[in-house]
Amino acid sequence: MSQWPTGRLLGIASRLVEHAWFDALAELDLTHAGMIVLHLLAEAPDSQASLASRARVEAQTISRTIDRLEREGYVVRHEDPADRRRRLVERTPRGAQVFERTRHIEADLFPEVADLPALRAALLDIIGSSSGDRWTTDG
Amino acid sequence: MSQWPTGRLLGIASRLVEHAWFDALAELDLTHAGMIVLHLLAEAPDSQASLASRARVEAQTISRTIDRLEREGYVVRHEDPADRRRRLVERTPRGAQVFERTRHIEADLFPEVADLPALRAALLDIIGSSSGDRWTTDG
DNA sequence: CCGATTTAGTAAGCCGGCTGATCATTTGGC
DNA sequence: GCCAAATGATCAGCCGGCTTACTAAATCGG
Repeated sequence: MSQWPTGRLLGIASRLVEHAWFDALAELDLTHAGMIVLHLLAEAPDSQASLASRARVEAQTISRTIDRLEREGYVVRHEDPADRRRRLVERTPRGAQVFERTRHIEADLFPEVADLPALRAALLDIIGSSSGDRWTTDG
Repeated sequence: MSQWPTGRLLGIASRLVEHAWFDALAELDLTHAGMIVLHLLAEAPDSQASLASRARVEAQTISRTIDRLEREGYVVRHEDPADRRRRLVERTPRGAQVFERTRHIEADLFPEVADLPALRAALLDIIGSSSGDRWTTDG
């Protein structure tokens, strides 16, 4: 496997890491995608299009993720009076509370690697050079 | 985003990279998952359970991937006379041919990173330490 | 002002992960 | 030899990516 293409290793590593969190998040009635959205809403409410862009995901994907967060009572959608196309998404107190309880998960359950800064730098390289066109607004 | 947890960067980078291949693979009526299976079958036919283990994926996932490869005529399943529970999967000539045409894709379309060896080493670290219990057979 | 274009959100449908359950077959203990 | 346990494959159903296609609302050009 050490001969495999880098992209393939990337995909496998990503799945394995996410899998390691699954149980801990499920106890909070939360998924990884939901946690990301709760994080993005920490500072202020935001529109779905902006959330999608910031999470590097298509709008349709965010839509369903927010459906589930809303079902669990972790966020609410309300219309933006200034632009009636928009629906502003906001964390509920329960959402803020459950997010606080996830803070340790990603950091504590991430496996040890020899050179973490180099890994992060490489990932940011990849994200930077692959985001062109699609999420030019940046985040 | 440079402050985000490493696992989240890993997931985003993985999706962006895979997305970059999508069009090229679609022209060959192939997906990333299918390409991996065709690769694993390069040396010899194999059972589905073994393929799943080698790809670090559950057996149910491989089952559907092979369904699609079979539908495209890239592999065939036939029963193992030695163990009638097993179904040996084998590449067809067309499957071998299309796989050859994918050889360049992963390498050519992978973005440039500052320290590729460090990235690969870190990914292998993660895969090694996260595979415990689930795919102990190794590969 | 009004029609064309853009933007925000959603629906439908596909693929690829996953869990839990089921069925057939093989293996192993007694 | 036989019954229990393990194994190989699949089905059903969920979640989260994606594309394509649609509606409603805002914006822009003439």
